[in-house]
Amino acid sequence: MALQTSNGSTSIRITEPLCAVFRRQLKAEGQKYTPERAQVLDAIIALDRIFEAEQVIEELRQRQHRVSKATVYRTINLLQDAGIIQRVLTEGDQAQYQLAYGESPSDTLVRLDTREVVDIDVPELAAIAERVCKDLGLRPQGHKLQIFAVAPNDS
Amino acid sequence: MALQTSNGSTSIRITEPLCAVFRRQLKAEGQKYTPERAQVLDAIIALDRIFEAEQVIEELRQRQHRVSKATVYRTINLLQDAGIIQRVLTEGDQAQYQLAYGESPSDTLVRLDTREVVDIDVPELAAIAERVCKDLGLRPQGHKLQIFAVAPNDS
DNA sequence: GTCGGTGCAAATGCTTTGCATTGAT
DNA sequence: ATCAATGCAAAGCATTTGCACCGAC
Repeated sequence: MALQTSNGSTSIRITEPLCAVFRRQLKAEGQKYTPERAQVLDAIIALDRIFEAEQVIEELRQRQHRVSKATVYRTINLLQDAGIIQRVLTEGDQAQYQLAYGESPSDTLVRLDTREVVDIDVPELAAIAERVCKDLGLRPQGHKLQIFAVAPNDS
Repeated sequence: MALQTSNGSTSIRITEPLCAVFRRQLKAEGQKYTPERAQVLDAIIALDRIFEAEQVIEELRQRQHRVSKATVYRTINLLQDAGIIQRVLTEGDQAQYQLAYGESPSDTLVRLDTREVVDIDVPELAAIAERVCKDLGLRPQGHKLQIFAVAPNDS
């Protein structure tokens, strides 16, 4: 499960399933919650990690769900618009995303060995960002932190 | 100038020009330091910010240097291998790079309006990364912070 | 019956590569 | 002379798009 907190403080409340959120957001835009879109979201939730479009397509294949590549890409963009997933910063060539709904998605810990991603809470970062901007006479517009780590017993 | 230090401690020494570094690294691999490669590196140094391949090509055009697109891409890869530039984490579609030789390029401020990038120093981040990893029983492997900002008078 | 959605295939845009030519030691 | 580098054009690859068909209200 992607949702989790650190240091005991429960900063996340699960109020409703993501599919309900997605349906509501689509309705708000006059768009439809189709079976294909539901299947894409389900596949993404099942992946439960940073994912690329190709992995979603593969997951759908394994589930015997016939969703075209084009629809997967289109749905990924819709999910982004809805704030349910978001692109993560990457060095690679392909876009990567993670579930983001309901959390402050700016700070994550990435396990280089397993590719797992954990959202972390770094309360001091907002202040740091503001301080840095102030020093430079700029207006802060957010930040992204990725901390990289591996299992302690590796090589 | 991209090289900079913070809080008084000189962690970076400029021992030799980057072109000399490049030449040495190429020699070590049995490769050649050609005029085209020198021009690409010069253009990158002149850009002095996070750059995309297309910007290098444009800079070379303005300098009336005839270097083919293919050579620019090939040279960018060589510079990466040599550790002189490195890819930065991005949300965009195109690869972006920055000069990396001799610095720890992990913390940057990105101006969303001008795309300028400033290396910043956030000394507390190392401790934060270690604390977070410790909480999760993992071994830290570095971090990347990007702070986003715009001019204060915007909209 | 009107819209939006889907699938397919074609288009797009960044990047890489094959190949003939060129250049340096 | 040899061996690698260059430039060009073509190929590759992830992603987007045009279009005809389909399905839901």
